[in-house]
Order: sequence, then C-alpha cells, then structure tokens
Amino acid sequence: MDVKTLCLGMLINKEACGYELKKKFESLFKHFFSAGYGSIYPALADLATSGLVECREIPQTGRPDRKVYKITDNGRNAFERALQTNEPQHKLRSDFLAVMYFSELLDERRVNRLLNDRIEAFEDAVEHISSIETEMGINAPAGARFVAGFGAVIAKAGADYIESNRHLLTETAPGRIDEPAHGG
Amino acid sequence: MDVKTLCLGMLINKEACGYELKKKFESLFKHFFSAGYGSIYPALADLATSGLVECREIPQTGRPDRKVYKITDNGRNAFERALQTNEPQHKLRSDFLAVMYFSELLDERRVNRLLNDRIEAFEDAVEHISSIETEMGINAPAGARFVAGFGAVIAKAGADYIESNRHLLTETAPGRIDEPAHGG
DNA sequence: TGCAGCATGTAATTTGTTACATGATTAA
DNA sequence: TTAATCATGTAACAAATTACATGCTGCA
Repeated sequence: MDVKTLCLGMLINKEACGYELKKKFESLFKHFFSAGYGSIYPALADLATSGLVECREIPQTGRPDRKVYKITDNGRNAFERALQTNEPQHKLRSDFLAVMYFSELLDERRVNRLLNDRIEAFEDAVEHISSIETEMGINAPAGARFVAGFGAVIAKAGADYIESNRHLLTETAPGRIDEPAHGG
Repeated sequence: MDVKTLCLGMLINKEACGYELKKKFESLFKHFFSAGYGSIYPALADLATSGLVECREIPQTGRPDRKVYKITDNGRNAFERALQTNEPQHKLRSDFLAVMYFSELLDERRVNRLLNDRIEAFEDAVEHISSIETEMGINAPAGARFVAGFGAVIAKAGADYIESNRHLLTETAPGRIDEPAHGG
C-alpha cells in the first residue's frame, strides 16, 4: 500500500488537507506506516488529477491557501479495489536487530545503551498508543482499536524480550551505564 | 543500514559469494531484513571498487564463475564505524494493519481470510526461526541467538493478538471460512 | 528572541524492486 | 519433463526521503 492509496483511504470518512493527513498518519499509523510531506503532497495532487479526489481551496491569510481534499465516487471504488489485495505485506526492517547480530564487535557500554534506547522507544510507543486509544474512546471503529491494540502488544513484547534476554549480549549486569563503575 | 553495509558485515567471519549471502539473508535475517540479487550483486561490486572487499574468481563449469568476496582491513574498519549509529531504526511497515484499519469496508469472509493468512504467516515465521535456531546450535554467537529469539517472540505475540482480538472485527465466529455454512 | 505550529510545494537523490538475460546439473 | 539449485549480472522502474524554498502567528 503506497502513500497515495493510504491518503485516499484517510479521506473516506472525512475531507482533509495534506497537513492534517500528515498529523493523522503520525497519530494513528505511527507504529506501522510513515509518510512525509514530500510524499503526501504529490500523492494528493496525483489523486486529484486522476479524479479520485476533489480539491477545494480555502483562502488563508499569511499562509498558503488550505487545499481541502474530498473523495469522489471513483475514489471510493478505487480504494475498495485496493483493499482486495491478498496477503497484504507486513514487514519489519530493523537496523537495531542487525546491529545486535554483530554485538560482539561492540563494547558492552554501547550495547547496553542501544538496548536501553530501544526499550525506551518501545515504551514510548506503548504510551503513545494508549494516549490515542484514550482520544479515540470506546466507540471508535473496530479497525482503529484493533490496529492500536496490535501496536501496543508488539511494542510491549519487544520491550519485555529485551529485558529478559539482554544478559545474552552482556556479561556484566546492566545497571547505571552512564556512571563510572564503583569497582574500578 | 543498507544492503551494502549488511553484505560487508556478513563477510566479517567468512568469505562468500553473492548467491551465498542471499541464502544467509533468507535464513538468518528473514524476519527483519530482505535483499534480492538486484541489490546484492551491485552492492558487492561497489564494495570491491571501494576496496572494502577483495574478489577472487573461481572458475565453474556450466555456470558463471563464482566470485568469492573477502573483507579487507579497510572493510572491517568501515563496518565497525557503520555499527556506531545511535538509535538504529526499527520500523514496521504493514499493509495488513492498514487494511484491517478499514475492515468495515470489507466483507466478513474476506476479513477472516486475511486474519487466518496472517496468523499462518506468523506461525510459519516461528517455525522457520526455530529451525534456524536448531541449525545454529547452542554455541552460536550471542547476537544470532538474540535476534532469532526476538523474531520468534514477536511473531508469536502477533499471532496470539490476532487470535484474541479477531472478535473485534467480525460479528460471527471465525470457523471454517472456506466451506459453506451448514446453517444457511 | 526564538521556536513551534500552520500550510504549501519542488527537485535531487537514494534505495530497492522487478523484469530481463543466460544456462548447466540434478533429483522427483 | 519439470522444477529446483547453482551462479552471475544489467536496466528500467517505482517509491520514498531529504533538502530546499517561503512566510505569518502566537506563545514563552
């Protein structure tokens, strides 16, 4: 699923401008999708050219006109066709794991720092997701709750795994890695 | 971490040809990294041009000469520098979750099929990883065991989550989706 | 005084995928 | 006879990232 298709989908329930779509990506989809303005704006322009969305310009003062995009019937059909893919992909790309694979080439303090940072990132993700779940409320669409829950569970599992298995990568206890060891 | 850097890393302990590196990616890194010949061969050629690896051609009969690449001291240094990245990224890209977000636009049988397929993919991943863990043996490098374990845990967590939360997306019980319902 | 938020875009670059091109050997 | 394994590569294409370009408002 490319940025163009996902933008189209985001417009199913509510019209929006590119800036708003970016915010929405960052809140709802942060843990499994990302897109910058450099891909969103061209995507919306393309969708408009193909007639899958319509654009209305709202004059602003002191900043560029706000371009509000609304999905068309053609757009709705195109999006539903796009959802028909079988075995939609689900891929992890992790430089973190790649680095850990070679952890024997790193010094222990560095390994510990990377592990701590990754745990923190996972914990931040859990928190971020729980805050958007709160915002959504209990009456949010099932799909939204399902994907949020998935993200939370996976992030939690990742953090737990690192805590339970970091001993595989370091000989000494983790402890306060930024302070000098009191033993020497 | 790009394909070039990871190829370099794979050559740290053992020289290999492009074909072998691809196999290695597919077994050890399958769950967090992928690369096709279309990126591996050019990557190795680049590394050789930069002097980070050396190439030795072994004549073959009935097939192209085997090009065996060996890392140089420059290569080793370059790779260790590459490992110094702080907060190496760890990103999920999931069309599966994107589709599920919009599950209300799909019919229930399709949703069930997608969920089943994803569970199966996760279970396959768990099995694949457990088979490479067996191959590696207990004396494998810590990093290798750590990343394999991570993959297994995350795949397991994904499958479990779907099983426990699929009811959010479908009103009726999952059951045998490929057979006609006996109730009509 | 400076930064975050709002609001749009283009162009260069990077990176990787897919299709194409070749072809012997071996096991089912 | 059909598919998988071994073994290399190029070229076209797709997609997204990053840097560049602009500029007001409001808060601390």
